[in-house]
Amino acid sequence: MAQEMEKSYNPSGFEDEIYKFWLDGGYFRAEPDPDKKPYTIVMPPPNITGQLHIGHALDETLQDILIRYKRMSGYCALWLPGTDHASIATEAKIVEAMRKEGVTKEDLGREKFLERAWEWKREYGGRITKQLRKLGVSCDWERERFTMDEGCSEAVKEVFVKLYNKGLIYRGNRMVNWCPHCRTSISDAEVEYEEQQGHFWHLLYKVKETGEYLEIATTRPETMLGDTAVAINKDDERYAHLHGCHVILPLLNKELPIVCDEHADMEKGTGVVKITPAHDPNDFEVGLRHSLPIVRCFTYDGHMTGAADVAAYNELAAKGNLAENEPEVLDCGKYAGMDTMQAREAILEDLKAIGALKEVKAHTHDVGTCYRCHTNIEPMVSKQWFVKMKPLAEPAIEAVRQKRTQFIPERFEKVYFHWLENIKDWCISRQLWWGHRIPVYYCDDCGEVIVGKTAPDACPKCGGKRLTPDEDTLDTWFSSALWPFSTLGWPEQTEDFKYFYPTSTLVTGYDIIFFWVVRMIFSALEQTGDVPFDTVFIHGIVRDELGRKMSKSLGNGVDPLEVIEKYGADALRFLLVTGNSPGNDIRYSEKRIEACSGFANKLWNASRFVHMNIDDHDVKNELPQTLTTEDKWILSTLNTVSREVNENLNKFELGIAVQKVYEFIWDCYCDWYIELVKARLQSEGDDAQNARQVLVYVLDRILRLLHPFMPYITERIWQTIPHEGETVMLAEYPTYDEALNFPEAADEMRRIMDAIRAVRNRRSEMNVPPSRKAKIYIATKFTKTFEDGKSFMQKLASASKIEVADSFDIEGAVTVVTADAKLYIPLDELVDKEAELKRLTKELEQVEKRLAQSEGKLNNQGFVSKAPAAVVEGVKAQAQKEREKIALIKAAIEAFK
RNA sequence: GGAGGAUUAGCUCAGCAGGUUAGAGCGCUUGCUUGACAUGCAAGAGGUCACUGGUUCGAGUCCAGCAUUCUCCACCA
Repeated sequence: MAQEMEKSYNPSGFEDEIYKFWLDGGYFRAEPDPDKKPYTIVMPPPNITGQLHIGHALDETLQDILIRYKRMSGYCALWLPGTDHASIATEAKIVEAMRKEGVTKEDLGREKFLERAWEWKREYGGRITKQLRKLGVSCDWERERFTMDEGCSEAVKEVFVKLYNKGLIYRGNRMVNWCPHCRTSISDAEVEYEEQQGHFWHLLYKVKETGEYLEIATTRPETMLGDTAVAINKDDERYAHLHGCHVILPLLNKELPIVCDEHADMEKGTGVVKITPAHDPNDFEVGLRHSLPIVRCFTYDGHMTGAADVAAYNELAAKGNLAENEPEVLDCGKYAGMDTMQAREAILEDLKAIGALKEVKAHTHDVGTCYRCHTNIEPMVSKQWFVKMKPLAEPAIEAVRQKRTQFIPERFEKVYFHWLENIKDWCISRQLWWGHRIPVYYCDDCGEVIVGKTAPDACPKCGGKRLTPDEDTLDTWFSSALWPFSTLGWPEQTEDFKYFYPTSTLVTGYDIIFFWVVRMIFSALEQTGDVPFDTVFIHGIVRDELGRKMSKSLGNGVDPLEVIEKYGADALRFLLVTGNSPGNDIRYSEKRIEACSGFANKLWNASRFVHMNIDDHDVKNELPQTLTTEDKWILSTLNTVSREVNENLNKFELGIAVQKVYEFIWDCYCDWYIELVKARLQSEGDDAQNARQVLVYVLDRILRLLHPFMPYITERIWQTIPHEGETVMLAEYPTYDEALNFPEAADEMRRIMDAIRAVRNRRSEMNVPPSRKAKIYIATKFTKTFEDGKSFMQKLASASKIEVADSFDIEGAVTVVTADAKLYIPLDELVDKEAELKRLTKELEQVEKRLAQSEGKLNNQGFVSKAPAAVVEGVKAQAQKEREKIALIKAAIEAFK
């Protein structure tokens, strides 16, 4: 790797090279090491169809910071990467691509389709992981997994069979969310609600027994063909006389019972509800309670059923294959074959013609849509596989209550509990081809259901050889739910599994708590008897400059690869972690990324300065025997920062940690320390050499502290300075060291820095250019400190000459007062006596005001007796300083008069 | 209907085991070709920490309420 540093910071010129250096060195590799503690993160697997977007960048950056930090802190740190087959999303993409070629799934057949899908996976599956590398992610690529690889598939089958044998997986006709576009069922979590403009259509159903008309409001009139009852509330006096009566369903002229059910809300609408058990979740429940027929009038691709559908049903019935709750199928006659929207229009027209449509009212409501294609969900009764959730949810709730897994920030626990406490059974079968096939076979002869990891040779019940495998695949989240342990070799008790499991931290966005986090926790508890991770670290989403979600339709997405190209991965990473607190969203802005890049540039140039001073000398990366005050100050400050950064990182306060590193580098190291030692560096002998060593030593620690956040630039610079070891990645992360704590020296330095700042301030107010040097007289009780600091005052406070004494008797000079000294700057021709007096008086007032505050506290009996001693002492010392300063200012005012 | 977040400088956001004078970046003003960096240096202006109460010796920080706003969940015949 290059040992020189180019004049300007150009990240695109070295980031790829450094990534290759890390890979070649095998530094990302984690092997179980009994002498170390494990720290494990499993990467949330991105979809194989996906392209890297800014959300991934945030997620991966946070993980990489944690894993690099832990690795440098002596842990055996494993970050396990992988990708997700994303059944529904991938299948949709492939079908779409095929559609452009004029080919359908059915044309191709299952086997050929899957071949094509695997091809797709080979082509695109690597794309996203290549893109991830650009970010500098230090995951163990040798352990890369895929949710449909052999091991993960084995785990899926294992879990399915175990849950089935335990009675926690069952098959049945239930109400599910059906996506007519994807032509598959989806789980409750996959339904997204969108506000849509709709109508209430008020229909009139005639009561057979009394001849009166019941007014019934509906938002989906096309479902009326599937009505099998009308419900009223038993306490509703308006309809008490109708108990046991019937209505005549318009258009079909079918007689339907009037039932009493709590679902009918007297407060809502007319209090009468039409019941369509096949196409509404609530109505389905009502149907079950009253043993109503279930009549299906929609096909699974969103059209009205017809004669052919009825024939198919009859065929099934003839075979005796009708299951519990199997919906009857209606021949919708003139409406058959229409899509539901066409049918709605036609039915409304016909209802209107017979006077059964009373009125129409506009109505906005939230409608469930498919989270993938945003087609309106059609609730349908359908035969699917389900996971019984109650028995799995309870231990998952308990584990988090006991803090066996902790949420950061904690508030997301509530979301978690609320979801699990109200959970319904999980529909896991999908009418898709790309995915884990459900490990179930049906005997063609006796109908026996055979569940097993491998295909049986014959039916264990009747010995029949004709067996049909289940056509369906599993919800993609079924396999990702096992990710923390399936990737470590489970169900085998591998070395990896024993060492790295349970994992340590799961990093993810709040948007997939339901999809993923919840399911991992209950699956892990059930399968491994342990929680899958100690901590769930939740982050927000990245929004655009205006605070909007980034989306394709808005075209406001930021391509992380373009940002990396332009500013470097380090700048992007820095942007994503700075000023970010757990669980909160962040905004991307061009201005901010420029500032981040500017910081990298600053570090680059400071390092170049160090090089200018060490390259012709033999400089060791260790502290010299003799340390000056400024050395002790920077070391002491570094020491404090190191301690705090560790504390913050351990509390997942990454934004605060990086802010402290930033401030130390820019404000302490660059703006002060480098300036302070410039003079020494110009001198000859030990003094200069010592300065070089401290300069290098501190830079080395800076690079280590910053490395998890900005891995590339820190490695690039670290390689050019004297160091031990192969890579900064494996250098020890700085921690607090009592031997480097120099409180007295730090105080001395602060006194001088205060004085320098005060002089600069005064000069600036008076518009004196730095080139105009002036003599400074320093009256102080810290004479030694200021004697020692003379050279700093000269250089940084534009002093031509300095004199230090207990006091001076000077008239007509500009006066500057700090807590520790009074400084006179004789700038005779610039001194405006009036202005000086005014300024001093103003300052006096300010300090007196503050003293009054301090004294107020000290005179407050409650404060003195109840506040901690240290706080009281602090205020006392403060008050004393203020008194001294007041005395100094008063003296200065006197001198002017 | 339920839950949660946000509300701090012109803008974007940090801060909060409650404790000297509330911070940063950007923007703004003034002065600097300071031997690493003009992607810079120095100095400065700018804030009753949404509002009302409460707890406390002491409250951006804790509690209650209220307003505005965003998000999630549920429901909607």
